[in-house]
Amino acid sequence: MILEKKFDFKNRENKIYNFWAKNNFFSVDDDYNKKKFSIVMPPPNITGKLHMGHALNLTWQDILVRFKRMCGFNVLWLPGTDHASIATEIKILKEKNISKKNITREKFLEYAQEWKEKFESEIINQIKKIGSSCDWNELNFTLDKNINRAVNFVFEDLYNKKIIYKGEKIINYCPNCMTSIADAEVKYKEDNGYLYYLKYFLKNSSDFLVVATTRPETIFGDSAIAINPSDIRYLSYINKKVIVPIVNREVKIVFDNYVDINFGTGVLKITPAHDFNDFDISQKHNLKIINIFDDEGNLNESAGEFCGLNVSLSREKIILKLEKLNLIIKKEKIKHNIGIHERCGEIIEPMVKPQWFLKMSELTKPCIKSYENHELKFFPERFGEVYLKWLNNLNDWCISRQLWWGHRIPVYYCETCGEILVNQEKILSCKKCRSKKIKQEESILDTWFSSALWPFATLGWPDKTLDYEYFYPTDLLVTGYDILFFWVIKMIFSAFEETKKLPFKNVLFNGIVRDKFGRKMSKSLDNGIDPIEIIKNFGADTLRFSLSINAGTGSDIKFNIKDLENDKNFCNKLWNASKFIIDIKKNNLENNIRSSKKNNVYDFDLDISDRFILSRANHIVLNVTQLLESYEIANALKKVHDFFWYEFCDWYIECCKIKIYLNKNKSCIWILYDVLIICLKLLHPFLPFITEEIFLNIQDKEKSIMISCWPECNNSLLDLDSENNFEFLRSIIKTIRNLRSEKNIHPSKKTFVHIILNDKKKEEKINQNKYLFGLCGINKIFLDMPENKKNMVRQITDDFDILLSLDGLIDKESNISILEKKYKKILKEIERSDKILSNKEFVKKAKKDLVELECEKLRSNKELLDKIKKEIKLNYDRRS
RNA sequence: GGGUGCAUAGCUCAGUUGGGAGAGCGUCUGCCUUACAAGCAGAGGGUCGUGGGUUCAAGUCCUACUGCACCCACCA
Repeated sequence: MILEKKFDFKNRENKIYNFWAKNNFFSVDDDYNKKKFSIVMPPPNITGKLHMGHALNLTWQDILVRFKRMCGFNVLWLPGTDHASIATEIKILKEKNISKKNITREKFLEYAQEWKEKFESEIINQIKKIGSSCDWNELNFTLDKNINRAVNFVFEDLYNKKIIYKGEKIINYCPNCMTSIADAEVKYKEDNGYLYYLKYFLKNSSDFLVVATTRPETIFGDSAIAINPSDIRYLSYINKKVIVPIVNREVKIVFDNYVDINFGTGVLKITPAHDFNDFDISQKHNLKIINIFDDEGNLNESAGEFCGLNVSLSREKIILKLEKLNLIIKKEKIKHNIGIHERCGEIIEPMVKPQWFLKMSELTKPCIKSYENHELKFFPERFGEVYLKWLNNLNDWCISRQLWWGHRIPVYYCETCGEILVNQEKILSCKKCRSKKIKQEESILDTWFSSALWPFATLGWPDKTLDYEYFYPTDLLVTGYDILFFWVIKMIFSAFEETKKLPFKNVLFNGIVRDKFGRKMSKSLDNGIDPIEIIKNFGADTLRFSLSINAGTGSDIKFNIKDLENDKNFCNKLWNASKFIIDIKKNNLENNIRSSKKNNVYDFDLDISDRFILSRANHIVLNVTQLLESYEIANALKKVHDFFWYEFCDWYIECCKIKIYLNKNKSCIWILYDVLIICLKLLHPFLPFITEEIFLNIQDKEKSIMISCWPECNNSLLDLDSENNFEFLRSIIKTIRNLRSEKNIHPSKKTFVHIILNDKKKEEKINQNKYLFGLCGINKIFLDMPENKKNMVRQITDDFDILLSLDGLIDKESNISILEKKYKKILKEIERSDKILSNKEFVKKAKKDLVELECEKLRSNKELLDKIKKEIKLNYDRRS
């Protein structure tokens, strides 16, 4: 077979993917006695398309999954998508241009289902384009029946354990979306507002306290004013009461350290229902909670004449009225932060509303313990600190949302007797009074409640299925560090509580893909890069290469499209080298049948380059395997990349060409072939498509590279001596090339060289060496010092002395400059050694072999310097 | 306000237990040498953010500072 001139990734990638899928290479093996490797995919939201972060995350997972599969594990990589309740709801409403007021829940859910079908399949296609080798038979969606079953099971269980409770606490509320929202969905924006100084008269007195507030419209909710107990200005107000303006309600003055003496007047109005800190203070001082807003964020009847007005309108009118009543002392401009709902842009309103909560205090204990005793590991480790910090600062989690697209809370209310029934199965009649007037809770669960069960709910839990028993707990989670709190922690405590096990042993964090300036990709900056576009233009392999070689664990990537041009080159190099090897094998080995390799041992004579490359290749196998096992993706790829390009292509292939073109020994073709196969396999996890295409074209024993065996290190081929010998040869070649380049000798011009070795034993290695002839334009080698050094350039090193003839090649310029450069370098090294060795402390305290080494260096460098000095002098003499 | 990370060549980043500063890209020079000009060969380029400390020895450990990024809390 031969390879096309170029790899046609546009056509081939899809076909190769389909070939894998058709042959079920992605699926788990039926043999559940094998060692397993399981990993669940962080489910992308069905809100749109995949972004670069997904591409990075999927690439990393796929690399490790393909690696493990080739290592012989029974691999489960379980794919899925997330319903993303609020995000999807908003998108659907926007797309259909409808409001939830004008549509029934059922109709809306129909739309949502349509949306899901459409976007899920789009996202799945994108996941495939990246090359993800996940098991599509195991596809899950966070709203699937089996997940719903697990969700209801957990809800009932946690309710019975009193971990889930219904309560009235302050929560973030979006008046536009009319639902409680997660704290994380509140983004803060700087706002130019005013600080109003209002008079609060003391009861039955003309004395008043001045309260500074940015929100005068919330006075209807005031249930106290607060002062710092150490604020000496207000000591006389203990046990006094004040009258809330306009409302004319009598409220207490409470003393609390929370109040900042230096802000405003040091007097704070307390509105427990609409401010988190005020709520806390109200709990401590047992204050009344007065809700003053309706569900749409307008003032309710507690605001009297202002009832029905929205925040900004009511603020205007109340200020007018306060001014009229002479209750405003002054107003100041102030910059402060206001909370915005990140998904719809509305100003959020903290509210006290009945919601469902999950009590955190007990759940976190095993999470902390499992980290502290190293059962749970983070890569990189530092995220453990972040993890612990989160766990130690958790508030109870508000899990209910007033939305439609999600798991409806399995709580039923008897409309006859008021009984609250919590049951995983649907309830048709009241257990207490048998009434059939049963109404299910309207709220749904926070999206993360179902995602928290992902690693086990997807495996059939709460049933003890075969899959669950075999694949759970999973081995690894690969995810972005930005969802450590939202997702990772929630999975861990849910898993501990429900399955009594850690859901995964290791967590590998990928970073964020940023633009070339280091900015986050976002719609507002319009700097997003679509991974699918990149794949169209460069191929999935190039994208994967770029995302792997660039990315350290847990650190962000600056992604520059310009770099892709370079990354593409590696695929090209791989392709061309393979093409060359295939061609040369076909043209030079008639029967193409191997008779020469038995039991992994070559029975033909190996020369210095053969031994070198075989040893190096086996070292690389060791290194790369070890690096992948510790999830060092970038370093692993770099290792193969460097070996392939700078050792195999630059040196070994070049050596082989010489042998083959000279019609000498052609058995090296088998080594070319073997090392190529090793490289292809080592590269396959990173570049699955191109390696498969090549693999299928160069051999017919195995059906696919993705199910072939990971290379093993053949210890009998490890050979440090040969590596060193070849290195020695290389340094001679490089020195000669350097001299030629400095002297501008055209590559086609041959010349002769004198090489004088310090170690005469090595002479046989270089004498008449074909590689020296072939790789640096030499036509004759002498091993002695020439009698006439005229018209020669010279380089002197530790190991050898090289004189290159310039006869008839260039003008007769001397080589003083080359030697002087070297002289300076050696001088610097001598100075360094001198300095260290003249330090008595060093000689006394440093390790002995280190001192000896330094002495030896100094000695040989001095010798070298001497030689160079003489040579320079000679050159000058000759010139004058 | 609390926390984490980063600072090394013009750019992007490696640098494992402290023991002679690395790569790729870009730049410069020479080459279309029968796999690859998306290539080959060669060269130049760094007071390792600043100041202190530990040590015989610091890019590496400690400390203070500066700058940048991010996370959390929050501004009545």
